[in-house]
Amino acid sequence: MARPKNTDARRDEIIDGLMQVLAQCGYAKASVKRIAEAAGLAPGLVHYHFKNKLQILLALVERLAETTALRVETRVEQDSDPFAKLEAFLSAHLARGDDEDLAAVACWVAIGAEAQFNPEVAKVYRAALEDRHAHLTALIQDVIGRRKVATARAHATTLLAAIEGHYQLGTTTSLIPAGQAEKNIHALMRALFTGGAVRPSLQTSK
Amino acid sequence: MARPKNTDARRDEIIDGLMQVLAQCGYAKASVKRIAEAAGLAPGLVHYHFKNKLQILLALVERLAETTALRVETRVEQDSDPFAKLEAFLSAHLARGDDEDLAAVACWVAIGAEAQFNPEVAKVYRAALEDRHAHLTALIQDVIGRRKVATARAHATTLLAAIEGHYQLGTTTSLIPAGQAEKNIHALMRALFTGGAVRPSLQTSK
Amino acid sequence: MARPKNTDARRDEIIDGLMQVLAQCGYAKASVKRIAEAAGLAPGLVHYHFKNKLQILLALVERLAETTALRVETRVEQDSDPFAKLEAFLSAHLARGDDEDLAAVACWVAIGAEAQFNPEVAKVYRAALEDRHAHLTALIQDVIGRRKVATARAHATTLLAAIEGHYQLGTTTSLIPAGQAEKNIHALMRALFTGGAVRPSLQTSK
Amino acid sequence: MARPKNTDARRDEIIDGLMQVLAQCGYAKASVKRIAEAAGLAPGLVHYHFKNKLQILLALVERLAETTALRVETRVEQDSDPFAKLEAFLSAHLARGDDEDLAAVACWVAIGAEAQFNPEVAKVYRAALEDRHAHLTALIQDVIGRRKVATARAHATTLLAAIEGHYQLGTTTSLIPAGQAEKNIHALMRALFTGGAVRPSLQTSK
DNA sequence: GATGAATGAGACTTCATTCAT
DNA sequence: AATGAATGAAGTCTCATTCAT
Repeated sequence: MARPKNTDARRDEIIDGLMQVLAQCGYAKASVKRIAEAAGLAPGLVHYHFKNKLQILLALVERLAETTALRVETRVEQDSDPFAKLEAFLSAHLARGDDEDLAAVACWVAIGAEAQFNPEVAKVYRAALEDRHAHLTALIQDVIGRRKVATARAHATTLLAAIEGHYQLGTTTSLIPAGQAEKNIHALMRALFTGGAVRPSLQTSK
Repeated sequence: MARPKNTDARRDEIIDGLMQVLAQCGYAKASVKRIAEAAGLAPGLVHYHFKNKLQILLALVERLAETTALRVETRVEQDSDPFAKLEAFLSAHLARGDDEDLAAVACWVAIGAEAQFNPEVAKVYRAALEDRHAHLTALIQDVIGRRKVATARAHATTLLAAIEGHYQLGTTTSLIPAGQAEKNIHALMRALFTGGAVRPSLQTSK
Repeated sequence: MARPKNTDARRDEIIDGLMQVLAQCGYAKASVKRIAEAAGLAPGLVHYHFKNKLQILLALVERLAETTALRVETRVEQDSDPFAKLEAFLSAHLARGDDEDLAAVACWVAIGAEAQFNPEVAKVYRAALEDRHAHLTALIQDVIGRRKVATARAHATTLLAAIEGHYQLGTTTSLIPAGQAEKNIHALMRALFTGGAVRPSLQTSK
Repeated sequence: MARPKNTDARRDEIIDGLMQVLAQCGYAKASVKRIAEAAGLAPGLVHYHFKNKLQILLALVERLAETTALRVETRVEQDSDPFAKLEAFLSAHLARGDDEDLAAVACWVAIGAEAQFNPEVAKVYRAALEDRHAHLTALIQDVIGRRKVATARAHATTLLAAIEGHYQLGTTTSLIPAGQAEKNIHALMRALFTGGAVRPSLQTSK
């Protein structure tokens, strides 16, 4: 009798649409019209499922955060050695498989940019990063000792910053050829936690 | 009788205006009217001195790049020890003195965001980063040896990424209290180049 | 097997919904969605029972007119003295009992506003007022004499205008504290029909 | 050299435009496009001179209030007798000369409607009415005695309400033929202040 | 050089109405 | 009868850019 609800599916489609457009054009150019087009929907429908454009972005942030957290969790669980867990955490953030991963990174950078000036985006972006930071801190503590909270947090910050920095440079410059980000971060990690002088894998491209 | 030309001064004022607005609102909200207001000029005048809005941004990128390069150069020259020079380079990028420095960082992050999707901005942004990268690579080579080109470049990339990442996290999260960025980067540097296990200065804030 | 018809009940619910929304937001903001919400129904159902939004408003006007007419009739009948009947008529329009009365007045004012520019609303609004005017004229004639038709109509107009004016000022200004409207109109009536100088009940609030 | 300002003139034109459209279509249908058309301007220009549509309405309210206050003042001053002053006040509100007067009344009614649900409009509308009320109260006190503050205020309210009611009925019904409003209100006034039974001028129309 | 008005495109959003289920 | 999704038009507002003065 009654028409079955399809809101969740539509919302997902719209978020997908934003993800595509965001990765390609950035938030400023991500007009509702374009998002609807990318999702294959009528423009008016977008506002039936989302109160406004911002809500789509917030939903996307949460989706990305969850997806990443899930991926990280899956990989980290597969190792039992604390150091290996740490490596798994970092790899989960940097190993880029397919185009969707690339789009996700581009989106994440764009979201970080939007967070700089939009308080609501900032809120969820910060929350996601702080979760990540807390997780990373815990993993580091497992390596360097539970007592070293402050050190662990400082290292976590450094690593997160390095990751975000590689995202940024990776999407906008040619300083980071494919695969180099992961190598750099792992080298950085080894330097921080094994105390040995580091010799990162060679970087050949410009 | 011709009035004295003041084009350069006006251009500078306009660039200043953009810098203020950009640091506060981001590029999307940096309307010409707002820029003119911040510069204390009439809106129409902006397009007399710049072909379009984008040109102001490009000019700002160059100014920021030059200012930074100059500051770096000044500080690096004051040391003669290669390691100290390296430290000076990094400090020059992270030590935040006054509000203007903070605004400059906010602008730089905003510019990086814009570079993600605007090819012309990307071009100058990349050029600035590649200059910086080349400079940093050279300084690293002075520390680890001229032959180790690839290693030096990889380390340079890692450090630059960590710097940009600290900018990003610093402007959008509370993960990096004042002064922590510099400490983290120096600790990172020492880990990379002295081979000792690193104990960064304690980070107390959330 | 046919389901039992409940069209009339549904229509009433929808009219109730409009009444609530109209009293609170006015007709311009009374979207079908909001009306349906207030009525606890699905938006699509509204157009099943009403051809369009306007028809709901027209139905509401008639309901309010009928309700008022009924209330007036009931009260007027309870008195036998012509002057008392007149008083009853006026009281029936001004004595505000509960919240529903207040909402009804707010609606009536909003309807008057809509009638100014919407011919169909104007038609039913006018019809309601002319009925009221005719009734009032008759009651006045019972007081001042059957022959004085023109005088009676002029007084009726004056009284109706004063009533509508008190509605208007009451809903939008603080010039009319609770209870004052009735006192004013009764004083006005006495002045018109008893020829004595009038001393209305004191008005204390601003 | 510099372009001369014409903001005041343009603002007036836009307010004129709104006045025309408001009198004809009401506020809900008074789109910016229509207002601009009525004013003979490009739509975009409206927002150059007014922050938003509401500000035009607020400006119109103030203009109408000022115009009326001025007209009233002018007429009231011409008489020295307190009773005559009172008559002048009322006539100034009801005597409708030309089309512009009619438009002004239609606008005023529309504004009253808008004031019912828009707090900002309500504010200026109330202020205008309270000024009018204060003025009228003072004039009444000159007739019935300075001491009778409360009585004077109650009468003032009654008269203002009757005036607004005549506006309302006049714009939406055919109960008030031309000239009748003034007659009714004057009859009402005489009834209130001279104590004599009132025989208003005959009302012939339906 | 400088001012401020003017233009028109395009953004976000709301909404009455229709329709598939 | 009833539900809720879908559509497309229309509205308000912002803005880069142009232009008369």
